[in-house]
Amino acid sequence: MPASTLRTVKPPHETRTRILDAAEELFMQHGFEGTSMRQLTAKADVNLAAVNYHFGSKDALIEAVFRRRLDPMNGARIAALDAIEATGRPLTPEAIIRAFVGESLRMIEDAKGGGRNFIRLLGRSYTEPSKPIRVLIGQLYEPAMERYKSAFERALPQMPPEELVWRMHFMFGTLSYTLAATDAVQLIAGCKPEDRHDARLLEDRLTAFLAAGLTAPLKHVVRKAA
Amino acid sequence: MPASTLRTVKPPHETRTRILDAAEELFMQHGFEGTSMRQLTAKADVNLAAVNYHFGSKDALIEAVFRRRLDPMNGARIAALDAIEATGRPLTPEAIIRAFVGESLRMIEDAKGGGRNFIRLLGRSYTEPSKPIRVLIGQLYEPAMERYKSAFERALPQMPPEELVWRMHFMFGTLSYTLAATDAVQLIAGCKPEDRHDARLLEDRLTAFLAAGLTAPLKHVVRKAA
DNA sequence: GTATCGTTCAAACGTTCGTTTGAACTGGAA
DNA sequence: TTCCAGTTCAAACGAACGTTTGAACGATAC
Repeated sequence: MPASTLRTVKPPHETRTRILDAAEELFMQHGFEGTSMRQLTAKADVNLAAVNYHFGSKDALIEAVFRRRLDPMNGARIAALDAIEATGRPLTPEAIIRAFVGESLRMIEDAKGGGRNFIRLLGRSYTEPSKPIRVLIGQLYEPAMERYKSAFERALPQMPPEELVWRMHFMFGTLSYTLAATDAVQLIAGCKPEDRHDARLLEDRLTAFLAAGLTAPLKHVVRKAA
Repeated sequence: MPASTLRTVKPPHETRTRILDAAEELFMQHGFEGTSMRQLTAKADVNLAAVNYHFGSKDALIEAVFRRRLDPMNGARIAALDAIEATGRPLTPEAIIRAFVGESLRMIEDAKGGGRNFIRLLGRSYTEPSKPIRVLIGQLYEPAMERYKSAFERALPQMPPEELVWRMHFMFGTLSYTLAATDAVQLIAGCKPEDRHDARLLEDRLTAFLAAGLTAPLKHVVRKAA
């Protein structure tokens, strides 16, 4: 028997982690349906059957990919808001926005871990055609969403609730699209941003843009009838 | 022979149009890879081989779906800008934004034609994983993009070009996400908008939000170093 | 040693995919 | 009528898909 066929021993959860990491990257590059189990297991360097053994099915793997990162990230979002409130300073709209946006960009900065892959994947998934995936993301976001909505309501007491919902929706879109479209900026100009040290600058740009949009004057409300 | 097997006679391009309409709707609902030729041809009520006969391949069909609507729409965008300039009035940022956004929402309003389906599909496609599709969309958008970029440059002479590119990028994201996520608003609150008579109101809301973001003060520029 | 449990493996399962084929059919020109 | 270009049709193609199977393996407990 050749020595090369020796089975390698792996620490516990090694295989699970390798699969999740590979899935994160491939899903980001080719989408869920565009990524086959054979590509995925080849990249993770595990057996084809490993995904079904450890996760049950491809759909369950997709869910696991989201849960691994989304729960901690939204937990950190809520904690960031709590931390600001704990100082006693008043919550300005800009501070709220920065807390929300910053948590995404923090993940992009750690290029070592797959956080960057996940953030891009996440940006794409907001407009995912598959209904179960959208429902899952909605569930995972709900706690943080409620928390931020009420924070904005307190910071902008004069804003009609319906208008606030729309503006949060716009904010969400801007963030999601910006995260997803690393190369789509070229659509406008040939300027592809260096993503490393630009994360901080991007946070400033995004926050300034979103804070201005969120607090824009309410001139159009008078038209509302229905 | 039963009368029901009679072959129906169709006007020229009937089949092509039926396929394009069905593709628009199914691609919007299930994505490109999630839509099979069998579903598609069944919905269009044409033979399975019809797509390959009329378009050559599934990929060519996808391209045709975009070309049919995108070229006229971006043409209308440029024309809208020309029309404003023809009046001699100065081009304000808000007017430019309204010209761009309005053309998308105009298409949503005609619920009869498949324009609404296409707009949602388009919103999703900006973050499409498939590289050829992103390249195609980039090509189709390029003329309008150049035109609007230079219009903004004239309307905002004090804005650094790099900053303008980013803010246009943010605008694009907001619009794209808003169009794509008809039901994703529920992610924030249980408010699902009535889409018909809200199109005008949505245009006002979007324009106000985007105009404020685009013209936000430039406080963060001082940080820039690289 | 041996029984046990969790894991990995190569091979195969049945299904569905996009595409191709060659014949059948239609409407109009020769 | 005969012919022909354009189109539609049922059937099949090979490839790739997600998943399942049952044996082999390594480590631990008895």
